Amino acid sequence: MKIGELASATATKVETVRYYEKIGLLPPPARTSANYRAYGSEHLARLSFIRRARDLGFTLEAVRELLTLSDDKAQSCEAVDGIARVHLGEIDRKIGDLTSLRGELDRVIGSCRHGTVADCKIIETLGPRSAA
Amino acid sequence: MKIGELASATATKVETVRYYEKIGLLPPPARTSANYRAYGSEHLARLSFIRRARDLGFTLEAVRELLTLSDDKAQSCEAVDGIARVHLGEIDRKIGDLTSLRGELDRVIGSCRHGTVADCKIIETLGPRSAA
DNA sequence: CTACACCCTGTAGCAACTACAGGGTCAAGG
DNA sequence: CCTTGACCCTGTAGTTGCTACAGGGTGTAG
Repeated sequence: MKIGELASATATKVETVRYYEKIGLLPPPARTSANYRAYGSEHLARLSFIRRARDLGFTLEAVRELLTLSDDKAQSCEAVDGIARVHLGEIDRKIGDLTSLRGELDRVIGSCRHGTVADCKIIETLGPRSAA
Repeated sequence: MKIGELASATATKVETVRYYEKIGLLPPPARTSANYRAYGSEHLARLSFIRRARDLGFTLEAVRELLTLSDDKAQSCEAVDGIARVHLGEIDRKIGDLTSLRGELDRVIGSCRHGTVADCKIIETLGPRSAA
């Protein structure tokens, strides 16, 4: 299959497929006589794996590790579990950060009395501490 | 005050201060005879504003708008309120995305039976749909 | 007078793509 | 036979918000 077909089969952009090849995530496929990339089902499987891991928020570095691990079928899957748990922790931290941010921002917005900028509480909040 | 003093007064790195100047967020200050940047209290106030807005998660583009708006004291603060509300919406969307992500990832991790990679449910989840 | 901390400019790097520019190839329609 | 259009190729530069050099100059304390 050609790059465009592989791309649409995995909901990926053509440029992204080439990018994954360039950074070594996707092995370089065979080429046709016209120098077009010719992919097989193993590429489709690997790219699908990458996309699903990315959709779950894994970084490309984590995806790289997961791919390496998944190639060694006899190995214990503790390492896999570990990567996923670390990632889960990061997500939890982000959710926490965003939630407290949300609270602050909500408070700031709630203080707006829709007057002029001169006495806008939002601007005031952002301004120097002495003015607070 | 010198750049290092301004930086430490606002918990900013020196390079970041110079970066803000380069992209036009912070006006270029006067220079000493040794070509050192010499900042005044107006710079301190402005950089503090920038940092606080950044801490609230506003993008530099949003900060730029807020700064412009805050310079026009007579204006209604509706625009300010609008920017903040849009930002709040984005945060809510991110929290939602991360939360559903978290659920999925949690489910995936929960399925791990700590065997070998060959029958690892995490890897299986990421693998081709036909294997699911 | 010589360390050392600070300052300067300018450029390159990070994640993870995305978007060109400037070409080549191929199948279908007139 | 020729052209149109969709696809493919490489390589480079842009995005966000910094951060980290490299390779210098300056100011002060001992």
